[in-house]
Amino acid sequence: MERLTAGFFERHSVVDCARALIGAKFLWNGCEGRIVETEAYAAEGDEACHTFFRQGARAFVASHPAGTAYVYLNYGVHWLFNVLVHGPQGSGFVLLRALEPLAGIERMMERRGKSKVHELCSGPGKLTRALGIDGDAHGTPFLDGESTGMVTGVSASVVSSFRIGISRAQDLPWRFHEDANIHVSR
DNA sequence: TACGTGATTACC
DNA sequence: GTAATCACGTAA
Repeated sequence: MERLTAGFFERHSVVDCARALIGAKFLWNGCEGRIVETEAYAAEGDEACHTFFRQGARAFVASHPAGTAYVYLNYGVHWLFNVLVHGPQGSGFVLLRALEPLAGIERMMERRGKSKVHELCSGPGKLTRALGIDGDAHGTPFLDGESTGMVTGVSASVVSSFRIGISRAQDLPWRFHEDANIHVSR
């Protein structure tokens, strides 16, 4: 097990990063979770990516290094957490969609107001709430943080499927999750 | 199945 | 200025 660095998000494509992160650990200020679900968004050629319809997202990609957190408010309610990728085939984002809670579970329960472990981080908006992530994390190099980052890990079996909750580019099988894991979303 | 909620964008 | 859209979660 070793800490992931920006280099990881430069050596692999966005899709490869999304797949490879399944099984890795996500550390955030005392809380820890195993990544069990992700999605890839490509900055070029992917109509579902923010870069396709948001100037601010394009500016963000152009002005930040790989490994930077891209955090935004969705539906006016939910913060969603992404990692910026500058891969060999182009840039993009990996969206963290679900975690298997490993540490700081009491704190997650407080923030979520739920007591079942599989309901704490089983969705992109749920996991940010559980870990206390909000807009302050946007633009930060969290991989290098003292109490934030990612650590390599393995997954028994990774399944790919279509991305959830989007209206464009629904044909790309860029959602990845660990098979038969109760902590994946919906 | 319905809807809150607010940032961002396009277009007056 | 207005209106549409939106990588969701919850209650019902």
